[in-house]
Amino acid sequence: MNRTHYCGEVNGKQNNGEAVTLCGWIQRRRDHGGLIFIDLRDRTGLVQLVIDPDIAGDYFVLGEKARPEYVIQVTGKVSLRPEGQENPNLATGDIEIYITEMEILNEAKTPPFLIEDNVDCDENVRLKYRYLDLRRPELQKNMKLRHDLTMKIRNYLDKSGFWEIETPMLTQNTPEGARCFLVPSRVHQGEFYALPQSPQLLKQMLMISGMDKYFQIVRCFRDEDLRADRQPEFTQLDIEMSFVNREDIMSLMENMMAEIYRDLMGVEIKTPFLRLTYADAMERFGSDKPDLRFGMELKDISDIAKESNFKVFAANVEKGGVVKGINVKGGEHFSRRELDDLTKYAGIFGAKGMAWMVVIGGEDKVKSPIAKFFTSEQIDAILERLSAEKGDVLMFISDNYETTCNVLGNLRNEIAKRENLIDPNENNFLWVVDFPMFEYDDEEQRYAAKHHPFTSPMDEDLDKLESHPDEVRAKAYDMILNGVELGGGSIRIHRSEVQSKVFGLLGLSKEDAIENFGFLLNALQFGTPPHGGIAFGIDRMVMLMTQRKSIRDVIAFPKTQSAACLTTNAPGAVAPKQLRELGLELRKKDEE
RNA sequence: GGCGCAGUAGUUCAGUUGGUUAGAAUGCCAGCCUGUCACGCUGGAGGUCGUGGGUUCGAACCCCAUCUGCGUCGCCA
Repeated sequence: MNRTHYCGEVNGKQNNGEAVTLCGWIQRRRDHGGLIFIDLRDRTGLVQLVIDPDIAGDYFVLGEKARPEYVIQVTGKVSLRPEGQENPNLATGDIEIYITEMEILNEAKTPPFLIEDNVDCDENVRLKYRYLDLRRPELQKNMKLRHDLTMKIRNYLDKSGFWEIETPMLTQNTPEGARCFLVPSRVHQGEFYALPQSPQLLKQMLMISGMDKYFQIVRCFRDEDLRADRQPEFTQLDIEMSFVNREDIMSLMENMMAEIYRDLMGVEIKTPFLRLTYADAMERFGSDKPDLRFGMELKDISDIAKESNFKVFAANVEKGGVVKGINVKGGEHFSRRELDDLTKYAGIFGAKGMAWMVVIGGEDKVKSPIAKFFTSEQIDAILERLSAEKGDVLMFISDNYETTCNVLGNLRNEIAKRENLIDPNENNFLWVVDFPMFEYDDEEQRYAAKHHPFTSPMDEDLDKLESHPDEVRAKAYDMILNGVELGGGSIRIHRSEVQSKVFGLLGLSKEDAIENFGFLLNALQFGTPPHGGIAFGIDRMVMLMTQRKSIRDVIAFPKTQSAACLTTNAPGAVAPKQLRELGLELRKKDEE
């Protein structure tokens, strides 16, 4: 092969008159009988080839044989196009290449869909033929950006003194957290490795080893249900540092993001990012990953509602619940049907109902099914609390604190989407900090770690660890971009006795703690430096940078919602011999 | 596990109240065509209506089950 140029890089200014050799795929062939045009494609773009029988000679018949997606190599002369024949839609549209030699390197079956951007094609088909889908310029561009991003990250962390260290994929299963993928051991029959959900404990042990600053761009696995932004295997930027506090890590990371966005997106990002406590984020935005590209903050009207004659509200506040509302500016255009629809939407997140008021001004002030339960003074107070003006619509949810915030947080996002309140080109970064250490798991009837059980409690809350675990805050932080959690981390527990205590609070008996995490508790006793870290979802990051709605668009070979790979047909059955070697036997379906 | 949407030609879709031989566009194949760039013109081939069952004289259409994909809640330390 003696390719001299890529298709998209041939250039009228530099290459005019030059003989070039190009390789690529045929995008399209336009056969005029006596003259054939071919658009040749490689990962850099398209260029037009001209096959003129007077110049191409015997190669003309190859042009007649050529079909879309055939792989060809051509040699020809770069020429400026005749006056008026330039194609402004093509980067190389000012030139074309007169073929003097041509070879069909490989023929191709007709592809099931057209290889070009914005093809409307069932995702089933696209995933089955993923290698063809990946030929589309858009997906190639996404892969390139992903490459640029990881190169940038490696470069930034290298110059900041980090070492990239690999941790094992075949590792120990631990309880807590997501479901693991298990790998049966042949040598140790009846025992299993687990694929890592994250290298958390291993990177902490690297700190004990004195590696000081570690990072890894690493595949992680979680056997949980999928979403548009969730895959069972995903790539994480994993970071851990010794002798640092929260602020050290956060500033290093926001500088990294600023550099990434400046160099890859041409966007200046202001640092430091806004820091919002978890409590404030929930109170004001109803979410621990608030989208701050628009307002519509949640307002508490429990005190007013409590005095009203609206029993649903008053009774709820009486038994410890709250009433909160949002103001949809100029929302009076919502029809009754749309309001019903939003009520239904609120129901998805557990709301038992949604009350609303349309602000109409005048004597009645508001139009609302619940207006009659409020005095004129109470209505005034509500309007003032929510800064309401004529034309606004107020929506209220009443439930326990968590549900109320969560429902309104989701409503807030949904309405912003419907009302077009979001500038898609804005990049709004922030940190959410001071997460609660624990959350109560109703199903398991015990506390569970909100972040993970290795997160350090805040020093000032240490004495509440046993008396009021629900009030203990953690040295944890999440980086949020446009309402999406990009990454999260924490300062870790570096003292064995604190770690034991936390395990105890999580309902782990001493024996269980030793059985599952004994290696960590042991290691913590051999001189563990204070340390902390963070992990970012690389896939999500690329998804946001490319403004895609699905993480699948930035992963070369993604899985479907049922965790299958349509390209390779994984997962698949295995031969009985393989099972025997592993000491495994499959239960028959009807024995379940 | 729950809720919702979709499945008809290679692809994207239409298909009326259940009624003749299931259509269109595009792609594909063949012929013609020397300035196209979504080339054009003429002709042609192409269907397990996701699958299984049921209702009916008759089902792409109605009913039940099931599979696949997508979105979402739960779940995701």
